[in-house]
Amino acid sequence: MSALAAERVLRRNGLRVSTARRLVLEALHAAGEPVSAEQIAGGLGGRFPRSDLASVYRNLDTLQRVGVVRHVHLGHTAGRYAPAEKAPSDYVVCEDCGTLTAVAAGTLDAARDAVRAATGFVPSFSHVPLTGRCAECAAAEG
Amino acid sequence: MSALAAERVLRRNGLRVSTARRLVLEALHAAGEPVSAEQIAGGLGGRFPRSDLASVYRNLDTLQRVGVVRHVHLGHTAGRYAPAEKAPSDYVVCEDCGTLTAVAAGTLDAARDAVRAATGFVPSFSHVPLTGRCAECAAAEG
DNA sequence: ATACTTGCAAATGATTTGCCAGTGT
DNA sequence: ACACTGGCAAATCATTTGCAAGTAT
Repeated sequence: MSALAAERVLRRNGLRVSTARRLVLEALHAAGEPVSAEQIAGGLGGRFPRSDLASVYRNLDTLQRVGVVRHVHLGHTAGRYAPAEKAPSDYVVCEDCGTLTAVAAGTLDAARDAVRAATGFVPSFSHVPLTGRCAECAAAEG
Repeated sequence: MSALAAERVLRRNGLRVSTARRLVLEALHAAGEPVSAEQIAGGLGGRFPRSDLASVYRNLDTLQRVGVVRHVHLGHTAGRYAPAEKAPSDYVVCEDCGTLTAVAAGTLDAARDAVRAATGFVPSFSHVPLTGRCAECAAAEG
């Protein structure tokens, strides 16, 4: 879903397409990975005009409610936001170095099925991504 | 590791075994599942004398540094703490109802191995437990 | 014209820190 | 005794909320 398609969703839901909202969507799409509300408010470090932090939070919330944005929890840091289709489920986070590692979708599917089969619990790797050690950090320590 | 063994670890590390620290350890062991700093400071709802919140945080941190306590992230709620040996990795958290579901250790091992084999990334389910939908909530919605 | 939105300030919740008095060893 | 600790207040971070002014429809 492009930033443009997202605007259509807003309209369909009786919500307005404001400058501030467009800005959040553009920043989210311009960033390669999930970003914090603060980064968005700061215009992604100058790439975009800066906006009010409170409004950014409000808009992120609105955009999440209509399903075009999602947020992920990356360890102890502030929440990060990404366009819904930039599947954060394709990443795993390293607790040591914070690196996001991309994984093939099928890999997590296998893990999900294993847990579901054994317990009935259906894991989701999108809201709270899989956390652990990346190959480098795992090798470095123990 | 019992609360008593934990005290030995403290001594071994040149740290003092104070009343406040003992209280944190006892509360942690008395609670059946991971509890928040606030719950500990409140004496687990009267079961223990209440203590200062800042001290509880400081002590939880100290106890974590020597490895007798760990903390887990359960969704959007405040951090929860548990004795190190009460393997929080044996739980998965439901995003909808907050329920902690116990899973057999082997189940998560299989998932961990699948991810490690495919990517080199070594998932850990202890610090940030597996999150998703419990069987009931998954059935209730979609 | 009329809601929905914004910006700014102040509030909230979780956690941390400064400081000095208190206490384990 | 002396350094490690505890309690209390104030600070910090992430996020939320109240409200009057601004704007998309």
